[in-house]
Amino acid sequence: MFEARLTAGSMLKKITDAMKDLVTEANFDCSSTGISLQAMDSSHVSLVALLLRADGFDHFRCDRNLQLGINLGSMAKVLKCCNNDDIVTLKADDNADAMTFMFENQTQDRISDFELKLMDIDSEHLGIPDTDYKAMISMPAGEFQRICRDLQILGDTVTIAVGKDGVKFSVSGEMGSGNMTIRQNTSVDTKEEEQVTIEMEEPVTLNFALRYLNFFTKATPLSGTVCLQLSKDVPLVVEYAMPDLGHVRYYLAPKIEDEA
Amino acid sequence: MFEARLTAGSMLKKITDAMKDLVTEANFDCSSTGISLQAMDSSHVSLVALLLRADGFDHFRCDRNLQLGINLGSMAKVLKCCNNDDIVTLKADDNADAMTFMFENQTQDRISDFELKLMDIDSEHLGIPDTDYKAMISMPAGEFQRICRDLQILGDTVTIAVGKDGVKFSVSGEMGSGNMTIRQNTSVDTKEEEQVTIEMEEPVTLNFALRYLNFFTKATPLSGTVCLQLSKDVPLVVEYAMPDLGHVRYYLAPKIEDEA
DNA sequence: TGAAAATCGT
DNA sequence: ACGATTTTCA
Repeated sequence: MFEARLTAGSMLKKITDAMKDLVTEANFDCSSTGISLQAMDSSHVSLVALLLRADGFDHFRCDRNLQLGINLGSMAKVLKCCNNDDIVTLKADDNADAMTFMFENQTQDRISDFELKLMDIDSEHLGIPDTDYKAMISMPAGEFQRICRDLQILGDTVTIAVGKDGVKFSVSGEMGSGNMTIRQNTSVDTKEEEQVTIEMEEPVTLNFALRYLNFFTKATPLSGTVCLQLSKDVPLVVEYAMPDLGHVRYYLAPKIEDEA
Repeated sequence: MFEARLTAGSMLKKITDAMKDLVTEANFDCSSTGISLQAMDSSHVSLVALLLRADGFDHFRCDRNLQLGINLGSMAKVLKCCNNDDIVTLKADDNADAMTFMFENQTQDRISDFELKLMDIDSEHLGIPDTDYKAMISMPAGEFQRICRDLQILGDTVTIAVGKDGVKFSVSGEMGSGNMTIRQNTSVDTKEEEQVTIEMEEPVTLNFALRYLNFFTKATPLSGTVCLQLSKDVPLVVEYAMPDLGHVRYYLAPKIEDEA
């Protein structure tokens, strides 16, 4: 059987909200080492990968590997019934046809449990090649969200250019054009949550569809910091790390067109 | 060339928001003394006049007079990308086909710039006659906004009656009728932002379309105080002063009908 | 007074 | 699903 207990129940809500707009249903792959999920969005353009490590849970048991196919929209709805400070326990019997969500409040004088029917979902477990990215940017997740939202005003495609003087996000459209540049700022008086770090082996300039980036930034509540990794001609990686628990990663291939 | 730097970038947002619902596009007339704008609303009923004095900016340079035609909706969208504590710089080359908006945060590790295409707009620079108004009312801007919003529930036309015992805003419609009266209150214990001042040469009673007054009150965030000036048979003036910077003024002709 | 949350409307 | 608005809380 599978049983996983997470004191920070609100994390599970945020994780589900971070994926449900991109992917309607997906397999939660449970093993003794934890839970992982990989799925392409419905238009097969981007990919989301979730990892929750067993030791990140307050209790974790998984006797044999299980593939739990879940409708993420339904899961998000069920998790709406979970208070933010509730303790969540996920359960599934081997060969079960449902996953159980149990919510307990801190004092454990209120317990709810919900069952979601499992579904058979074609798993398209794509091997994601380990890439040596030429540029890695770490920045406040909220700032990245704001950039992607704001630039969408002017156009559909953003050009991300990493150079030695910073990262430039550019867009152009009928109304006009826009550029937002951020620089590394790791001076002593920079608050940790405002830090920008840029590691660059060589300059990289790529185009991406803002529509998908704006799906990715639904994960902003998961983490104060987002990490972008880029290399020429390979998908961008957008990672939201959850300290001591795992991460949500998104992959998006660059647009080929040089001009928008 | 033209270049104007304003530390209080949020003011520019508020100014644009104060006009964009009334006027879709307008010419910013830039000269060495500052920026001015005059435009009638799309139905040619009311008029808005903006004045920003050169010395209200932190830096102002305008080598030759420029008329920059801008779509105010686009401008408002671009200014959404400006954080409230950002520093804004406006720029245009002589004969430019675009105006540049540059936003810097306080620490200047984040810089954005946006270009908006300029447009040719018929300028209908109306001479506004200097009128000796018979009544002038200064009151909290928020209170005026509330009056105009609330009275609209009951009808379309407000009667503003300035008499020696105060100002009465009246409306009547199918549902019923309403009156709101404010009196001068300049006693010692009145906070400045709640002060009401009424200067009256002779009593004035005029009718106005609430629809337009409610457009005007979009300027409420610009100033704590609004100033109304009225005389028989001439347009009402609604002025929001921005200390040390300039003002936004609205003009609205009275309705002729005596009864709504 | 401002910011956050919830709700509404497109 | 998103933005805008409104309402509420701090």
